[in-house]
Formats: sequence, structure tokens, C-alpha cells
Amino acid sequence: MIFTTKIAAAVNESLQDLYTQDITGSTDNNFQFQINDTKPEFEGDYTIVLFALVKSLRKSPEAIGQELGNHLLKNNPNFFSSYNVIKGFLNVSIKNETLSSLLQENYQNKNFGSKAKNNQKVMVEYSSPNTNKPLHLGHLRNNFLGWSVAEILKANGNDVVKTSIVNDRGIHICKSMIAWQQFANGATPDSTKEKGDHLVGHYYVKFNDEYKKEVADLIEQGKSKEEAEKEAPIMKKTQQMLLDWENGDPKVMDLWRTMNGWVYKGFDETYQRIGSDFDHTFYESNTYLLGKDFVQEGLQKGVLSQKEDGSVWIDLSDKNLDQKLLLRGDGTSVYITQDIGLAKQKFEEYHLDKSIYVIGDEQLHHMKVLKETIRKLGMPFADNIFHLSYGMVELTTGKMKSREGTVVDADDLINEMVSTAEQHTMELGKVKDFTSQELKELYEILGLGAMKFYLLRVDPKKKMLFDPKESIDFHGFTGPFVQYTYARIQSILRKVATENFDFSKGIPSNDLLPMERELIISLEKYDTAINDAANELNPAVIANYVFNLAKLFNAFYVNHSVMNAENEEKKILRLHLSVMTANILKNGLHLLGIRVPQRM
RNA sequence: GGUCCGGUAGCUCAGCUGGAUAGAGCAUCAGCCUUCUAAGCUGAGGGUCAUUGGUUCGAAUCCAAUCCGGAUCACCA
Repeated sequence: MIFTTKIAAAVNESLQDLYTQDITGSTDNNFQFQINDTKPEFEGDYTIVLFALVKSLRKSPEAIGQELGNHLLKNNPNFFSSYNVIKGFLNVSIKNETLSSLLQENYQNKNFGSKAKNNQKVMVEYSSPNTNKPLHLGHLRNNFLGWSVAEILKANGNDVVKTSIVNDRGIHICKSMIAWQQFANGATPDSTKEKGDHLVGHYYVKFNDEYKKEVADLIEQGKSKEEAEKEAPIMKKTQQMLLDWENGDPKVMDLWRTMNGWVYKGFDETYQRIGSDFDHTFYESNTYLLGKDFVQEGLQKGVLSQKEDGSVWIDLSDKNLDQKLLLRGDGTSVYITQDIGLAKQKFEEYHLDKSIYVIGDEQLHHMKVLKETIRKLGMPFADNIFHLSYGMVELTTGKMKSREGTVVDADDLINEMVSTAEQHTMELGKVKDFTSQELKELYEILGLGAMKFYLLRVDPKKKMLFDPKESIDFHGFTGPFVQYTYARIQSILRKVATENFDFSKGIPSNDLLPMERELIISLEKYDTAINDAANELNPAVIANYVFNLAKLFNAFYVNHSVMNAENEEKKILRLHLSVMTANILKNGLHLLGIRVPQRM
């Protein structure tokens, strides 16, 4: 970022000096060019692409390149060391002195991280589970994404509020409750030694099994499928329970609170383990009546219309979106009604500039409708609602369906990852002196690191394929690879620390090897990575950056010794490089919710 | 059917606001541990960037059409 903006400014200045008179017509001095990284097969650090200038200057790209390169060097003798022109590409190299003083400066600032100050108040809503079943792989993607995006936005200078809305009411919750009443014989998490969310989840599946059975029986007795589905006793009981719940029936409320309590306890355990946290949690049981007022207001304003049966609609056909029901004939609200109410509440209570919803892409349409409805209702924040939609996690073995129990359970997967980490660690045998407590901690760091990296390294928008039979890798483009690089550097620092280096004296040499230059330039790009990731709401940008940096360091590591450097000056330089790389790897991984081990 | 998203190496994915010979990881093959951690490093093979046409100095990238896959279009949440 620092370099590209600096180069852009320098190029602009030179172009103005050289060609202002030559430009006919426009006087805004707007020169078109592009700055790219120089491809490794050419000499140089950055490449200025000149083709776009050819037309307005009416010169050959080679001529422009020579003139511009020459002028740049003359004008910025402390910044550029050399240039070359190949076809329409002007490759420039940055001076060693500039690079090492940048490293020096950033070393003293402790970080290359973003200095951006956006100062926006942003809410990120993510996780948003149902309290009738445990979390599965899809929820993990959501949690990791939401948490990471929130941290990335913070790193980019925003004030971020993390929230979750818990879907704790409704017919599906009653299903688990009814099935528990009928089949559980009073089983509790304590009596069964099972995590509460799993226990409740079983009865959700059980409901579905029983329901199917009853429907089949009724069909056998001669009912139509439709009739059977309506009349199945367990479904009727469930619907009655929902009514009782809405009327505040003490017995139902009691059971509801108890069973939700079990689920929350289970969720908390999982959240704590994966490091998900929220500044505020909304509960649907509190928010589901929100939004009705706006419907009334909208009616008065004439934005909404009412049908004969009393139902209220909004017409979005001008936005290519059809009509949408906002209030049923009996006056009860639907999902989107409360969403409108909650959106408004969020903006007002928190004075938000932006509200981001981390929700699967199957709700793209819903979110579009929500946004347009809010706009039509005249609420000013419609444009500040963003849907960070992510693709489903699909299994090689078919679709995940909680109802049918064909999901990759979050807790199971985490356990599996952690034990794989243990297995690898045991095989390598590098930490035999660790206490059992330290080992346990290490396995968590590595197992979760592998899993988070795996889920975050791909573009959120894309759906991803997961093979439950194949374990997530610990080699190559993975979390453990980056963690390993960090641990390696710590190993160097542990050995050198005893020698009491005086870093305050700075880097005494400007004699840089190609790999040392590459590392500095790469470190400098962390800032750009954070910016890009924040603008795109895409943690994969960070994952890719951090991986490339680690790869670069490893190549450097095998070629050049820090401890036994050619001379004292080299040693100091490389220590700076090592510390900075470790800092950024740690910081970058943190943005992905991944911790680093000191040894592994 | 309408709308939206995707199709890049055997597999999983980068690259997509147009730029040089399309990149990683896994898998395959060949090397590297008396020197700071081999969860590592070096190298090799592997491509009709779904197809066809267009735009231009230049297209994986932009446009159009077609094919394939998916999501969605509730008085469910």
C-alpha cells in the first residue's frame, strides 16, 4: 500500500512534468496507468503498465517507458534504484535503503498492520442458531466467517458490534419439546451425560420419524397424503403447543425454558471452544412481535395495501420482486415483519453506519425483499444493510439435513480434528517434554487452526464441498503450515534471545539479498490485504496472504541462516525480518480466529 | 418458466475493476535432515480457463448466446 500509492504519486508527477503540454483537450491531468507486481521472471519490484497512455500521448509504449523511467529515477533518487522497459511494461526496482528503513520503522511500530481509520460503526450478525438442534458444519462456516469479518473490520479501523439472533421459538422448537415429552421418560443432560443441544436434537429427529410413521399409517387407513399430514396426532399436538406457548401457558413456558437452557449450555461449550463471542444476543422470543407498527404506518402512508381478508402486502414488482405478505389476515406477523422491526431497532439502538448479516445464500431473495421493503417504508438505512451471503457446505455423501440426522456435527468434527492433530504430533515427537496440559492446548490450537483455515480459505460466496471420509489436511495450504512457520521463527528467537541483541541501533546494512527484499516487500503488503479483505468482506484474502508470506519465509529460512549469518549486520537484519514475519503471521491468523503455538 | 450464483490441472481452489509464458495446495514422480523445527524445501509431469461468437493493440477476466450444476421465487423460519 505504501509503495503502490507512493509509486502512483511519483508516476503521476513525472507524467505531468513530461507530458502536460502534449495532452490535447483535457486539462484535468488525468493519466491512466496501472501498477502491478512485477512477474518473477522479470527484473524489478513493481510494474507500471503503459498501454493506456499510448493513445493520448501518441507515442510508442517503449518511448514512454524510457522517458518515464528516466524521469522517475532522476526525480526520486532516494526511492528507485533502477528501471527497465519491456514492451509496454516499465519495471522499477526500489532501493535497498528504502526497504531496510521501512523494515526498521515498522519494527519500531511493532507492526505492518493497517493504519486505516474508517471509524464506522458496524454491526455483524452471525451464527444465529435454532435451539432445537446442535450446530453442524454449515454453522461452523457461518461462525468462522462472521467472527473473522468482524475482526477484519476492526483491524481496518471500524468500531464493530458482534451480534447473534437466537431462533428460540416457533413450531420447530415445539417439535423437539413434544417429542421429548412423549419419548424421553424425563431424560436430561445430567441423567444421560449428553450435551444438552445434542439431547434436544435427538428429539427433533425423533419427532420427524414419528411424524412420518403416523402419516404413513393414516395413508394406509385411506386418507390422502395431504389429510394425513394435517391430521397426524403428533403434529396436532405440536400446533396446540405453539398456541399454548404464545398464550404463555406456564407449563409449556417452563418446559421451553428448561429445554432451551440445556441447548444454551451446549452451545456455550461449543462457542467457547471455537472462540465465537458476541457483544449482544437477540432472542426471537423477544423480537418476534416487532415490526407491526411499521406495517400500520406503511398502510397510512399508502405504501402498503390491505386485502379483503385483512392481510397486508407490499408491492415490489417495480423492483422485479413480486408482492410480499407482511401481516396475515388474523393480524399475526411473519418472519420478514420482525426482521424489519429488528433492523430498525439495531440502527437506532447502536447508531450504526452499517449492518452486516452473515446468512447463507439461500436467503439472498429474502434479504433483497427485506432491503427493498425497508426502503419503501421510508427508513433511511436501507442502503446500509449488507448481506454477506455464503455458499452452503455440501457433502460428497449428499445434502445435510438436521431433520434426518445426515449432518456433520460440529462437536464431532472438532473432536476429530483435535485428535488428528494429536496423532500428527505424536508421530513427529517434537514436544515430548510438554505437560499433558500443554499438549491438550497444542492439539486444540492445531486442530481448530486446520479447520478454520480450511473453511475460511475459500471465497465465502462459493459453495464448498466436504468429504466426511477424508480428513482435513495439515500440510500445504493449511492453518498448521502457517502455524508451523510461526513456531519455527519462535525457535530461532529463543536461541538468539540469550545473546541480548540491541535492536534499537537499527539495521546497519543496506546490502540486501533478493529473498530479503522479497520478504520486506511482502510484509509491506499486509496492509493492502487487510483493506481488500475488509472491502470485500472476504477472509480468504487474509488466508491467501498469510500462506504466501509463510511460504516465502520458509524458502528464505532454508537458504539463509539467521543464527549463523555471514556477519553481524546480516544477523541483525534477519532478526528484524524474522520478528516482523512472526508478528504478521500471528496477527493475520488472529483475524481468522486462529491461535499460534510457540512450539509444535 | 423468472431471477440470482457458479463451471480454471485428476481433486480442492486462487486469479475476474482487461496486460508479459494462466498460479497454489493435494495426489503422482525425482531429489534434500552431522548447520536456526523435514507439519519444511527444491525440481518434473499435468490446462481447449464449459462451448461459440463479439468488443480491441491485448480476453480466464468485459458483452451476447448456448450447454451443465446449484439456489430461490410461502400466510416456514
